[in-house]
Amino acid sequence: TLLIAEDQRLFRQSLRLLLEREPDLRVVGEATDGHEAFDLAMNTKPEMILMDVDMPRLDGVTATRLIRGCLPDVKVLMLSVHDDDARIVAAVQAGACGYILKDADHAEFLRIIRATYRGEQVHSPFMPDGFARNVVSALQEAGGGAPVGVALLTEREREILAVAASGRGNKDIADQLCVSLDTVKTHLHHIYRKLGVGGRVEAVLAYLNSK
Amino acid sequence: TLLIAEDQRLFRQSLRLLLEREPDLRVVGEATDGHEAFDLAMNTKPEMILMDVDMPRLDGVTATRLIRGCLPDVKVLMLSVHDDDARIVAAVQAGACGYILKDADHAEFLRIIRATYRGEQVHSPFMPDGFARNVVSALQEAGGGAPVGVALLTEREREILAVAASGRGNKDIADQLCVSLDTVKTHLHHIYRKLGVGGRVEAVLAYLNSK
DNA sequence: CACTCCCTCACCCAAACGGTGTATGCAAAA
DNA sequence: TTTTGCATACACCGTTTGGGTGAGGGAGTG
Repeated sequence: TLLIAEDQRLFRQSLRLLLEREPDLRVVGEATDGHEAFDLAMNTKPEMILMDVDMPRLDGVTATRLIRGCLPDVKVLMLSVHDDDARIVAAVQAGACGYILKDADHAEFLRIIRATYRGEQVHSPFMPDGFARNVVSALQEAGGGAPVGVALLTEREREILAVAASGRGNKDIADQLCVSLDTVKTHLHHIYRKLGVGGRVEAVLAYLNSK
Repeated sequence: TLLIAEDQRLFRQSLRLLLEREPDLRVVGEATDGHEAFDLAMNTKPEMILMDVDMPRLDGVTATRLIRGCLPDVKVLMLSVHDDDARIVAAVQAGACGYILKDADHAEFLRIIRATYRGEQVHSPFMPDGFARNVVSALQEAGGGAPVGVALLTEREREILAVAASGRGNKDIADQLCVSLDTVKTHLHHIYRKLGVGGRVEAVLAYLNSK
């Protein structure tokens, strides 16, 4: 039994259609925001919830946290168009079992739902690069600590970020680590994505915050 | 009686010539680095020391701190080409009585030396804008705390920096504080100068450090 | 072997940033 | 009153970052 929490009506309804074509799946409710999702979850006690991260009134991550607090056995699969790892991290910390990008293939989508139901830990293969491959495992081994994000970075990326956090510019970083300027930019590019931040200062802030 | 501590030979010697033309001034020694300055100060016990901030082995600020620790009555005037306030702050905290930029006029230079000797608290008028006008006073009223620099900023500048320190870009800052983008840039420019930092990240670091 | 991850580098383009100069209005201090 | 400091704003210019894309090589793994 499934509960769908998604604010975009068209997407929500087509999702329901897709799921109801499958004999082994049954949609027991639709919510349009986090509060509704919480209420419906309490009433219908579904086995699994498909939860959008971006919803009005109450976002999916927070709703997941609330729901999991009351119904520890419910499996939550996050849905999002975003591919930044910070959201994934937050979702997993909030108790989500998996994460699916909205542009996933139908078949893949159903596969993940069933795999998650069986208790397998899966993720959407539509992640950029190799992001989020180890996110879930990395996260739960890191415990539920607040320091989100930086743990996802590779050695090299942390190195880059550390130098950046000392105030140096890209050119300085490149010189100090003996790589090209472009390489530094690429690493920083990855760092921003992984941390889900908008720029250098935010990344530095996240880094300092996690130390 | 004066002691000169300055690593550039030419400048040091011409300085001595300039000083010795004045009947009321007497140069009792020349040091080329901080260590030498300390040793010479101990031996000659001058009434005043002209101390360059940039010197090999031991910088002028540190040397000043050491010397003032042993000879509390000696007056130290810092010499520097730099016009960033952070250095001035550090110098004053280390016990300097004043600060003169190296491109000061001869007459002004002598005037400051004599005024400092009389115990007046003066500063080089060759400061950029109005910087460092209140530095000395602001500093000693702020005590000898480590949090250097941010205390020099105006209300508005601290406001700007605070927003910048949250990771926002200049455009965001402008919107939030309801001023133009250029104004934000101007403020940031002043902030960098006052803090003696090279850029945004460093400024944010200094800000966070002072909180 | 095929696949993934990581590091590396490159090129392009747009946006943001940093530095400098200039100017106005205002309030406080000399 | 003249000067000084502050906040504001605008312009010009060059440099730096950011974002996107592609691509190659080495290490590890199923």
